[in-house]
Amino acid sequence: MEYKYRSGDVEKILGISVETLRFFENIGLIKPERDPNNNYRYYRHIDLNKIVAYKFYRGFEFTLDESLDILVYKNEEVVDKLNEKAIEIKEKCEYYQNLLQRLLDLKESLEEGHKLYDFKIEDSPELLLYFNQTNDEFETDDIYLETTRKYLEFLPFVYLAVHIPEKDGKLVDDVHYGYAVNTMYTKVVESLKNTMGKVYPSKKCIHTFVKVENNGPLSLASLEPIFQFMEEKDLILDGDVVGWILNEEVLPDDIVRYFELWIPIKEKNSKKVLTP
Amino acid sequence: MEYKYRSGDVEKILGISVETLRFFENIGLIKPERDPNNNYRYYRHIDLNKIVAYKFYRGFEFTLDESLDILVYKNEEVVDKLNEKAIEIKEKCEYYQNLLQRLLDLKESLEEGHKLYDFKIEDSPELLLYFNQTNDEFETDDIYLETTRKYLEFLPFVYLAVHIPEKDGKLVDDVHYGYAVNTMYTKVVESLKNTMGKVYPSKKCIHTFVKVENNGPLSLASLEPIFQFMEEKDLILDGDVVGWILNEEVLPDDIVRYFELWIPIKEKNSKKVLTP
DNA sequence: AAAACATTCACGCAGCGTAAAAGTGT
DNA sequence: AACACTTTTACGCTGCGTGAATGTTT
Repeated sequence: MEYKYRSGDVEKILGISVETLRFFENIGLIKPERDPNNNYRYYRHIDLNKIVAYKFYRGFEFTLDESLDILVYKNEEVVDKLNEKAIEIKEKCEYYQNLLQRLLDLKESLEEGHKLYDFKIEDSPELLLYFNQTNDEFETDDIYLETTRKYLEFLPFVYLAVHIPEKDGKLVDDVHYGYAVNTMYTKVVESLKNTMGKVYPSKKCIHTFVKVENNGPLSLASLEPIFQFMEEKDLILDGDVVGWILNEEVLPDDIVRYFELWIPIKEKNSKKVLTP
Repeated sequence: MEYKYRSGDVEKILGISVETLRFFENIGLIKPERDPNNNYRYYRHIDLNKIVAYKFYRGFEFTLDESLDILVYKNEEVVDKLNEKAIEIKEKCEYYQNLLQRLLDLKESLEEGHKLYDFKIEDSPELLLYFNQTNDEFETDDIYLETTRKYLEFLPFVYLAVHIPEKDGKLVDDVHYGYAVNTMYTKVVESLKNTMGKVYPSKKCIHTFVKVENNGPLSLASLEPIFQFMEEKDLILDGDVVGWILNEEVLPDDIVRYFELWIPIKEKNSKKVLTP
């Protein structure tokens, strides 16, 4: 005689709750007999092993339905399914590695951000940039709408970027907002290549952090200390300023914004821009 | 005058559906003004950017609530949250790498399984083994129940294992079932170390695949070709047979099971077991 | 008057978990 | 009679998406 288990037994043996057992019955994974007297369920050895087999495939992140299917597949079909899943998991691995890098990158910026107006001369990262806001107003042409959506798909790999154009060696008081991606995230950049965005090559820059208080916008006034530094060091502006918002602190009576900025520069006396 | 956007505008600009906008309002992310005449919502520039910021943090797989919190956190608090999340993501990376390995491992076995009764002499993997079923009946002592549950936590890293004990150079007709983990999955093994399971060291084995038809159990009869091979090659049994079920094919009129088996052997004439 | 908006409410998804109410066994 | 066990139904979770019914603007 084969030993029969009741729901409570199975719960104890496999750690599967009786409600989940009912659920598994509904989806057709198991079909326990019923005791005609009291309608109690009787599970058999093979039912328990079927549950374990189901959970085995679920463990590879197959869906419920896929897992049920696989339980009755032939060997070759199972191999096909595993091949598909291997590709998925590989992609997930890569994705999370990139995400980790992105996260650590952001973290570093936020930590560096403590040192406000601490000016470092560094090469800026190579960026893909796209702007869809000028003076707090969104562009609404179809081409912008479409592009914006494409960029937003790739959050958090895109930054909320700012852009201040340069003209005749001075910054224009017109701040653009939009999105930026470091081109190191090649997969993201690949997908965004054929959009309106443009690649901003790495440049010799002042790298700094700026804090804007009183819920104000980023303005040229906030950059005054940077201009002073440039004056002292005989540096002049050599292109558009780019950067991104790092964080907004919402305080009881104020909103404070932190920006990370890259200000391209060259030496005052250099007649030509030297390629580094 | 600040430009105001209606729900449809926001939907177009950000690709966020109006229903989702309502949802974001419910959870307190945004609080658009209402037009007193018709109750229409008016969203502002900052609302749109808040949504983007929210999605930015969601992109790191922070929960809804966490993301909302982070939006008003101070820099240092955000850094703390990012540190926590970095650990999580690192673990996920490792997990998926292991999962991929496990999956490819299983796939290889299934593919090899085509070659039934193709005998290879190989060193078996080092395994952590635990058995909770003898003759189709589960052990029900508390210690077994607890251990079983611990092992099942680690599906699909554990196999559904079989075990046939050896006695006086012959196999006992008593098949045990339970679970096995390759010790290469160190994290899993670490967690299972202090259980009833035992480490089975790598041994010189016949590595083969066995097909059992007619919905039958794995029995010594199914192993007959293996015994013949051993006879021919002057090999004798050198320990318990271990293995696992690879797949069950459910056919219209039959159930076919595939097993992967490791049969430890030594040469007939060797008086002593030589350490390899 | 038709089309294109806007509003609200209600229900859906996966994969179970949790709680409640009522019957059965010992 | 107490208590453990079983049964069922129904609703919860995340993070929105989908659809219907109704009202407003152009």
